[in-house]
Amino acid sequence: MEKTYQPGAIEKNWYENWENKGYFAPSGQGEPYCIMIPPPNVTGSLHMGHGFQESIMDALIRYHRMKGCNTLWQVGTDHAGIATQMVVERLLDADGTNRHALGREKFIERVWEWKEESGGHITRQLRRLGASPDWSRERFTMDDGFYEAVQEVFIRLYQDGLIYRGKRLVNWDPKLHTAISDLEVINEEKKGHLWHFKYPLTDGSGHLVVATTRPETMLGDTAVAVHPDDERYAHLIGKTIKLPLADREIPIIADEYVDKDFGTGCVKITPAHDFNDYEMGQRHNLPMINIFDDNAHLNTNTPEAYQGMERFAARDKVVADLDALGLLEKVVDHDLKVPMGDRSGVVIEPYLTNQWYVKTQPLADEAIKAVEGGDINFVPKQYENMYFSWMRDIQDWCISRQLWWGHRIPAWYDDQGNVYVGRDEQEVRAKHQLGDDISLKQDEDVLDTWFSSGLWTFGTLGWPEDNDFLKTFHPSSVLVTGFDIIFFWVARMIMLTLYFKKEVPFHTVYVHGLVRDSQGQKMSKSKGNVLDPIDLIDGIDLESLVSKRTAGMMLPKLKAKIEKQTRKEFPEGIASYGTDALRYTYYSLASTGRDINFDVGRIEGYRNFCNKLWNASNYVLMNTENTDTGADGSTDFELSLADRWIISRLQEAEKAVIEGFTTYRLDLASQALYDFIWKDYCDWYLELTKPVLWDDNASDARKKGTRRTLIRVLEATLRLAHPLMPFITEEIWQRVKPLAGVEGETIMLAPYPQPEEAKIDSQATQDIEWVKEVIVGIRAIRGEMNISMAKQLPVFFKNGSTEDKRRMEENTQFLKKLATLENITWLNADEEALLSATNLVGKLEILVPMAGLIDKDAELARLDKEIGRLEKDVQRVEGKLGNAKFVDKAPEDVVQKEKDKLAEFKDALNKMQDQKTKIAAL
RNA sequence: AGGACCGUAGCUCAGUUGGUUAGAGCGCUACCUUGACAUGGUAGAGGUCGGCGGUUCAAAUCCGCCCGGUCCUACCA
Repeated sequence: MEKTYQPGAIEKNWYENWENKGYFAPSGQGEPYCIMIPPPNVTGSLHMGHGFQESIMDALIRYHRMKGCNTLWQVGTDHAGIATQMVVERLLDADGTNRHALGREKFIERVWEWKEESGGHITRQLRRLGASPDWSRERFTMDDGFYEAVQEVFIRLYQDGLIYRGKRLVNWDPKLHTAISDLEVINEEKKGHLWHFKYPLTDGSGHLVVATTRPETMLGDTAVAVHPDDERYAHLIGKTIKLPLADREIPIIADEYVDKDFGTGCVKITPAHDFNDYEMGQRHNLPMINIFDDNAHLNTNTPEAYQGMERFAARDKVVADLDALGLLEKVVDHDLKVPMGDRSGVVIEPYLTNQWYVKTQPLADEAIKAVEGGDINFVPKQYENMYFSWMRDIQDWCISRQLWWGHRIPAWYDDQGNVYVGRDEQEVRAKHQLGDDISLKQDEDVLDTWFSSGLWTFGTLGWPEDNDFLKTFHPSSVLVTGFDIIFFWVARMIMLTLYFKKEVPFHTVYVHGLVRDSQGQKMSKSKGNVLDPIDLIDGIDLESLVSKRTAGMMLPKLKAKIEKQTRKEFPEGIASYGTDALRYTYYSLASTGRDINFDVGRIEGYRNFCNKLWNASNYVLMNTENTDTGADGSTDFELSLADRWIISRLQEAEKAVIEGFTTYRLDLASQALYDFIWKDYCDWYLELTKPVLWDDNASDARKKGTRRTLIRVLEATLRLAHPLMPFITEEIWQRVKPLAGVEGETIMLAPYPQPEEAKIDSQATQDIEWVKEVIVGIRAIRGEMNISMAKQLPVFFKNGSTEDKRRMEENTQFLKKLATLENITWLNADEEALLSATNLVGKLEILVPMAGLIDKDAELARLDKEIGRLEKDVQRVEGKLGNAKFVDKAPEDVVQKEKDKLAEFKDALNKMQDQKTKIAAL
C-alpha cells in the first residue's frame, strides 16, 4: 500500500468499476427502498448544497442496499424553463441573434442541442461524489414519456374542473415577459419615497391628499378609498375626485382595508396594478385600467404624453407634472419592500393577463390530511408547521408561463376564442366534431416547471402506464430536500400525487439545512465566497481559484475585493482532500435540519481521518498477509482480553451508527464511527496487539486470535463505514476480505454489519478500562514530570484489591509495553514503598519512584494541583449531601451515587495529602 | 407584525427522557521521529453553556421575559 492515502488514485477506478458492473441498479430482491433525487436544474453545476444533499442520499441508499433492500435511487434533471431559456438566449445574443429571429421551432432545437452538450455536466459531477443512482433509469422532465404524464395530468385536471383559464393579476416579469409564481418573487427592502398628492374634489369644494410609493400608477386609479369609520372623511364618501393628468372622474369609496393611521388615511386605488387594490376593485366593482404593456411601458390607456414611456421615467414625469400643477404636497423618505424577479432581477409588476390556474384548495385539503394523519412525516418535525401554514393559506396556482422552453399547454383555440383541451389537434377535432374548415391554434404558453416536477415520483416510474417498477417503488421511501423548496416542490408533489395516485409520493421528508460559508454567510457568486465541491475533492491552486471566483465580474471594485478576500482565506489555494473526506465533513455537520457553516478546517480533519484508516489498515495487512488469520473458518485460536474488548466495542459502534441512520442523524453516526476507528481501534486496540504479535513467547493460538480479530474487526468496520466513505473502504476491503474469510465482488453489495448482543462483553470492557486508566495514570506522571517516553520506568502498585491484582497479572505485558515499564511490583499492605509520584486508579495507588527522575518541588506542585481539585470535588458533593431536601427527595440511587463519590474523593484526597506530607518531609 | 430556528472553548459543532468533573475536531502550549501513520503520538491550557427570573432536591436541558443572529410568511398605499 501507498504510505499515505491518495484519494485521486483510487476514486475514478472504483467508480467506473461499480457503474460498469451495474451495481447501482435495484437487486430485485428484498424490501423496496427508493429515493427520487430532487432533480437538479439542467443548466446548473454542482454546488455545495447539492454536494451535501447528494451525499446524504447516497449514504442512505448505500446503507439500505447493503442491508439487503431492493434499492432504487432514481436520478434525473429538471428542464428549468426560465433558467434554461435564459442561458440559450444569452448564447444567441452573443451570436448577434435572438429567439424571435430564429422562431419557436428552431429555438427549441437550439435548446435541445445545448442540453445535449452541457446537460451532462451535473451528472458527471455527481459521479465524482461517489453517488450511486441507477443511471440506466436517468430521467429528464422533458423526456417523451414524462411529457405524456404531464399532458395526462393537465387534461384530467381540466376535465375534473380543477384547471381553469382566467384573467387575473399575476406577477409579471417585464424583462422575461412571463408570469412567475409568488415564490419566484423576492421582496427586497429598499429605501424609497412616499409622495403625497392632492386630489381635487369634482365639486370644487377642496381636495384630499393621498400618499403613494408608486406615482405612475395614479394614471390607472379608479377610486380613492377611506376607512368607513374615519370621521375626517365621512362626508366625502360617495363624492368624486377629478383625477389629475388622466382627467377622469373617480369615486371616493369606503373600505375597511384602509388603515386610518397610515399616511393621510386616504388611499388611491389602482385595481389593475396592485394586489390589494385588485381585491378592493372586485368588492366595489371598480373598473380596471391597465396602463402598461408587456415591457411595463405605458400604453394607450394613458394620456398621450406618457404613452410609450418606461415605467420609472413615467414616474418622474408624473411627479413633475403634478408638482407643476401645484398638487404635490410633500415627499417623505419611506422604506418599502420591492418585489424583484428571482431570475431577471428586475422589479416585478402586478399585471392583468390571461393565465391557466390550478384550483388548489381541494388538492391542498387532501395534502394537509396526509401529513396530519402521519402518512408523511417531516424530519425534523417542525417543518410540518411551515407546510401547514402555507397549505392552509394557499392561493390558486398560476401554471402558465409565457416561455417557449417547456411543456406546451395542450389547449387549442378556434377563431371565436373557444378553448379545447386534448392530447393533440386531431383528438380535439374528433372529440368536438370540428371540421377542417375551423382553424385551431395551440396555446402559445408552456407549463410552470414545477407543474412537471410535481409528478416526479410517479412520472419517472412510467405513469400513466402501470408497470412493475411503479408498483414496487412507489410511494418512495424518503425525500431528501432543502426547506427552501417545501412550497415550490414538496407541497405540489404531495397534492398532485395524492390526486392521481391516491397515495403519498414519499413517507418521509428529510429536510436538511443550507450550506453556508464558515462565517455563516450564504454562498453566492457576488459575495465571492462560493466553494466548488469538486475543488475540495481535487484541490485547486490559488491563481485558478481567484480567476474562477472573479470570472465574469463586471465591477472592478467588487472583483478586487473578492480577490483580496480569497487570497487571504486560501493563501495556499485549496488542497486535494478527496471525495470521502468531503462526504465525511458533510455528514459530521448534518445535524437536525440546521444550516451548516462549512469550515475548510473540518474537511482537513476528515482527510486526516481517512489517512488514519489507511495507515491502520496498512498495519493490519502487514501483520496478517501471508499468515494464518483463520480465514478458512478454523477454530484453533484464542482471544485475548483486548480482542474480546474490541469485538465488544465494535458491536456498540455498529449500534450507534445504525441508530444514526435510522434517525437521520448522520452527524451522530459519523461521530460514533470516527471515535471507534480512531480512539478505540487505532489508539488502543492496535497498540494492544503489538505486545502479542511481537512476543516470541506468545502461543500460536493467541497470535492467531489476535490476527484474526485485527482483520475481522477491520473488515466489519469497513462495511460499517462504506455508506459514508465509499471509495477508501472499497479499496481497502478488496485487500482485507480474503484474510477475513469473506467473499464478494464489492463491498457495496456486502451485508451491512449487525450488532450481536452476545458479543458485548462487559467484563472485557471493564478490564480494558482499568488497563487504560493505569497507562494514562503513568503517562500523566511522565508528561508532567517531563520524563521521556523512551525511559523505562519501574512502577509499584499499592493498596490494590484482589481484582486489581488479577488485572495486573493478566495484563502485565500490555502495561509494560504501552506505558514503557521496566517492571511492575505488587506491594502488599504492610510493605513500604519508595518515595514516589502517585496516581490513583480507584483505590489502587500507582507509584513511580522519584529517585533520580522526579524533582521534589515539581511533584509537590503537581500534588497541590491535584489536592486542590479533589478538595473542590469533596466540597461540592458534601454540599449536596448536606442538603436535607436533596437527600429526602432525590431518588435513592442518585443519592447513593453521590455518597460513593464522596467516599472516593475523600479517600483520594487523603492519599494525596499523605504523599505530600511524605515528600515535603524529605 | 406573526412564526420558526439558533446563541455551549479562539473557530466549526455535539450534548438523548433534567442527575458523574459539560464533550469532539480544528487552532493553541510543551515534549516526542518509538518498528501503521508528523495527514502522527503523549501530556496540557482554554467554558459563570447569551442575560434575568421561575419550576425543581437538582437546569446547558423545562417554563416566562429580555438581548443578539438567521430565516420564513404577511405587509401600510
